[in-house]
Amino acid sequence: MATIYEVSKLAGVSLATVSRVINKNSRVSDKTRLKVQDAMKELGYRPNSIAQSLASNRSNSVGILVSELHGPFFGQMMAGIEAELRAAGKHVIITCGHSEEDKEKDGIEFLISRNCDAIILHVEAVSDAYLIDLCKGKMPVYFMSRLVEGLNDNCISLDNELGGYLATQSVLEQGHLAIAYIAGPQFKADSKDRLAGHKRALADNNIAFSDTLYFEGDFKETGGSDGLKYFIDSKQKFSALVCANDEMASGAITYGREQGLSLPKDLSIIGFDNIIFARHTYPKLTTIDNPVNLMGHMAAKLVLKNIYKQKDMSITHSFEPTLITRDSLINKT
Amino acid sequence: MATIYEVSKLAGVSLATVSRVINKNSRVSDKTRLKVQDAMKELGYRPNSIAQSLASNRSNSVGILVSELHGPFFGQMMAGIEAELRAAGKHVIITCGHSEEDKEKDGIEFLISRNCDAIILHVEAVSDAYLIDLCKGKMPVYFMSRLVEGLNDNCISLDNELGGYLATQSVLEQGHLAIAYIAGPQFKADSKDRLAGHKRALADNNIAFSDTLYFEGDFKETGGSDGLKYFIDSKQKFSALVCANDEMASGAITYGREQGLSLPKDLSIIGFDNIIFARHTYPKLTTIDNPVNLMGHMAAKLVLKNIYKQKDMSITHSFEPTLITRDSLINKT
DNA sequence: TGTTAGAATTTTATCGTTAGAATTCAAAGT
DNA sequence: ACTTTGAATTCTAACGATAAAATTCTAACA
Repeated sequence: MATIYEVSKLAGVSLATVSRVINKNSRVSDKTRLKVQDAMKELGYRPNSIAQSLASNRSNSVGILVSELHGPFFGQMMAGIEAELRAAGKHVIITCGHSEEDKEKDGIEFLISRNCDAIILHVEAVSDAYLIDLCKGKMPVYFMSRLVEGLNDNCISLDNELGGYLATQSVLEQGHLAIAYIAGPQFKADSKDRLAGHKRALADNNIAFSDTLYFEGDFKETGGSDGLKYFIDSKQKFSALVCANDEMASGAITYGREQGLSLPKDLSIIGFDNIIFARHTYPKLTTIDNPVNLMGHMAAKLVLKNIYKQKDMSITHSFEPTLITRDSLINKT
Repeated sequence: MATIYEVSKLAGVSLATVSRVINKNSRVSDKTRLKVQDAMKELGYRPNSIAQSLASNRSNSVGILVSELHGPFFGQMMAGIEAELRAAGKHVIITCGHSEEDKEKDGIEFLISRNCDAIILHVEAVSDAYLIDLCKGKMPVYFMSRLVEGLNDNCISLDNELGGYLATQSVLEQGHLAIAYIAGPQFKADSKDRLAGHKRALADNNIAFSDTLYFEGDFKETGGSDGLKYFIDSKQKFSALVCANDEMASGAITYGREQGLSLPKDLSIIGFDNIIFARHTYPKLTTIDNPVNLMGHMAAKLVLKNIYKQKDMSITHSFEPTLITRDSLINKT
């Protein structure tokens, strides 16, 4: 592969001049710029990004850590981040933490060792204290879908408490009084906040939160089926089920039908996240929209603005969930 | 950040010695190795991977191009590749081509300019000729889920023709005679092969392929709904529907029910890929398993073996699809 | 015509590592 | 004691770019 040196020789100019035409910015006369560009074309020159990185102390890469590479939620998130960054000529290095503390820390270390210019994290298992400490280091760190105390400017987050409130409020508005709740893992901040919203909605309507209509799931389909099984087996009466995410709602729907329930007549269900598949469950899932793709774009913009000094980036740190009405939640008859 | 130079000074050895203990391989006496390791620990030294790359002409990164970052199919694929590569200390640079020729070429260029050691492509829009040409270049290229003529050693592929055959054969075995088929976009090799398998199964059973029971979809939910609408509107009789992937099957299920069909009694449906969600449709989707996660692992292993010279990598280039029996396909009554 | 300011360009050092040649060292053989 | 030999270590030159300082050029103005 041709180097900048060969280009400079062919064009009859110095290295520095070639470097300047590559990096557009500084002044080069049109005449020499043309000469250099011709030479580059002739040699099929392509800058060596690694050498550029070493010399400029900029890798033009952004590290991304998500819990899983698969899964509809993370897919949307990564797609948002990548699209925005790629358009700016940056590349993303992606790895995953599997929602386990050790693996998340491992992943972070890994990304740091890769000389990213910044990292965007969607971490769930690691503590706030650890993250606050991490931010004291020299690697710029941003957080997706998590609000870390005192690090607000580095966070792009969803108001999960509001989402949780919205979900349960919508159910209440349909006249349901006995409402079961399948939460996400309580070590995850999202889960806790959604649950808090649920409780607030209940309180606002003077309904007591019942421990026996509460189940902690795993955010996967199994969490939904296990949870619904638990409620049914306990012989309690309830006419609606709030699930802390769509996967669990989907698992609950499948299990409910297996148990002979007619949905949504026998049981109303609401989810959270509005993943693509939510509109293909039966009944179509009423849920809370989580604009995670948009948030991905925003996280990328934040990096573009702060790290790469791009102008005209207006940043929204906090997003609001909205209700998506479909068929799985109906009036209590 | 501490450099190798500071480590060498503190340990009282030369740069080269430090470099050798970092790279484990060559001989260093235990005594000096210990000295160096202590020094590294004391300084919190971390090798600068960019400098390493420049000097060694190895970036330890593998480029990945998939059609979409979201979507259950690509998620599984990326997860497989990343897990395998990450375990070997390599990192992945991921980008996407959106199944459009220009964007795919763009993505490939982008990855090449990023100095990857190799790239793994899942491309659909680009021609074989282009890929053959690409392989003549100096960047090692591997293909996921695509068999390129003459480049067999660089491909990890699924026998889509067999899968297509299996799907339709399974339907035939349930006594269905009038079978509608919703294909994927025919510029994609996968789609073509699956259709070919469908036709072979039909032929084997002396059933004529009917143009009017054929619809070309887009591999998304809309393809399934549009296709089924087309068939229903055309007033034809058919008791089974074969969809070239699960997304379309899911779309067809949703649409079918909207039209008042009772599934699977009124219409048997079979999909292809066995995405996670296939077990949560209603009725649960009978489909053809596409071991794409495994194939991702295998593509990564191929790179590990060929590029990074790892031993003990046994490679399987071709994978076979299998039937997953659930509820959406039943005996024609 | 001679200055001079500012633009254009070149010079030179540097980024942090690896790799191969050159050197030193230590133990073994004669 | 003196080679010999192979292991351990050091030296030195890259890798391919960037960036700051130094220099040359150009054109405008007195």
